[in-house]
Amino acid sequence: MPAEAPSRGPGRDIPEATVARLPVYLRALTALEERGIGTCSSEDLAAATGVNSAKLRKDLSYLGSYGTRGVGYDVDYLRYQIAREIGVTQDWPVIIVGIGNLGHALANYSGFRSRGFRVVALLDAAPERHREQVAGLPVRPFDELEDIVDQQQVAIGVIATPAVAAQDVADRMVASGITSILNFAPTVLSVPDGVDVRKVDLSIELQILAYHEQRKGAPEEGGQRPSRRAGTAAGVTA
Amino acid sequence: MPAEAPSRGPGRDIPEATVARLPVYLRALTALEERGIGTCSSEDLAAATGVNSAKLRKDLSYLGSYGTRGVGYDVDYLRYQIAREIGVTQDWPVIIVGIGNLGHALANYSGFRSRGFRVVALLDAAPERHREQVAGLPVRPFDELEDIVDQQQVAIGVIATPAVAAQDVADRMVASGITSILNFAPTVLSVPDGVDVRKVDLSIELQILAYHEQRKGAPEEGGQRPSRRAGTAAGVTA
DNA sequence: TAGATTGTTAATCGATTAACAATC
DNA sequence: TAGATTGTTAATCGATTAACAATC
Repeated sequence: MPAEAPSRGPGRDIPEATVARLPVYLRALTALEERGIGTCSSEDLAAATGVNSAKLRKDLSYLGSYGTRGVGYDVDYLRYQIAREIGVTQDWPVIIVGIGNLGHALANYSGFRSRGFRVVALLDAAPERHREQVAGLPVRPFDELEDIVDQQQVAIGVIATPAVAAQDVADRMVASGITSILNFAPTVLSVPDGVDVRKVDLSIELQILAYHEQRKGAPEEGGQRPSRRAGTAAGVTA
Repeated sequence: MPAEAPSRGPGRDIPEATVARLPVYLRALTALEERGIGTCSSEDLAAATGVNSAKLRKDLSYLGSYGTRGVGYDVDYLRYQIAREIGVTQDWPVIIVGIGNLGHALANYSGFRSRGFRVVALLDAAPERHREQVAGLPVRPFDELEDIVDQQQVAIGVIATPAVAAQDVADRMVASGITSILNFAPTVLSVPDGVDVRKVDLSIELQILAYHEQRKGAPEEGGQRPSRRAGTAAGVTA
């Protein structure tokens, strides 16, 4: 029978909630390093990231024991260990499909490179966009997807198309070998097992804020309209 | 002694995980309505949103009993009830601060209006941007923040500035009366109690995908480099 | 009535957190 | 040694889900 996977240490099975926080710690450690700080305690890092320090220590314990009791963590060492765990000690090639307003913004985002990603191609189905040059890259026909993914060994794709196109783009991405998708289109994508999709949705974030905002306006009793409110009635079509 | 808050019904205390899914249901119901579908079961809606149907029914049960056993849910009625619960039966006025690439994209995003939001002002600290007109709105000096928030009764602000400016912008927003912030800048904001902040972070989403991608590359044993990988070593500074 | 589907229960699972022994 | 801080335990909390009685 196969050996048990290690329950801890630089091994497997980090909880999803922890995985989602590791990039936050990584960013904070980089900021500390840039300020010339060589060592920090779990309290320091917790304060910088807005996380409970016990939770932070538990999170780090899934990676291994990289701290020193009574002293704290070596900033650079811990930063490297987290980067290694996430898998961003080298750059991942990424493509962006859909070079409208949002695609432009994503292509020009300078933070990718220093955080483990490199935009290797921009694609768009509209021929009139193929004349453009965005962030130093040509906008290429969508049909070149398979070639690009194959040649550059791309595993991660970003969808910034309108909602109607998103499922088709995702299908083509999956068929071409992409196994991780970051979706900015407001649609639920269906993909086969083994393909990861994460979704960023503007309206949903705002609606979550609106829910809480509404509650603030009327702290007592239900059904109350929020006070901080202007504007006319409008057909909500979410 | 005060009466107990209702544990269910059109009242208080919807779990956060449920609140985050309500906008997803709302969008799916709108899509069903546009397709002319009048009634749907929890299975239908679950399939459309990628949520377990038991979870969906439990989520809806926090709002009240809006379904009919043996029949399902009236699409339009349920849609309205969810919109009311979220608080988007009318438009919320929203301002965007920082009109760079991303701010442009957000200002031009057409989905806001139909989902309960109305962009009432664009602000930027750089004087050279004050000549511009974006999405039919003038880009106004950041100093006008207080006046705009006050006059338009703005409760929700969007930060699309560079990271260094974000905390200052947040402080000014809070001082001017804003109590909900959607933050696109890659910084942890500190705000007083009673102010809600939600964060959208590109690099973090990609890093979470990278973590799982790395695991796919090496299904057995730890420490393996992912296979689908190109590019050179680069200093990761997260 | 028979079939369908909701709303709810209760079991389970995963995440959070205070507390503290281990140890630098 | 005394003080500090990690790594871990165990209690608690919240979220998920299968199952099913209620009921259309």
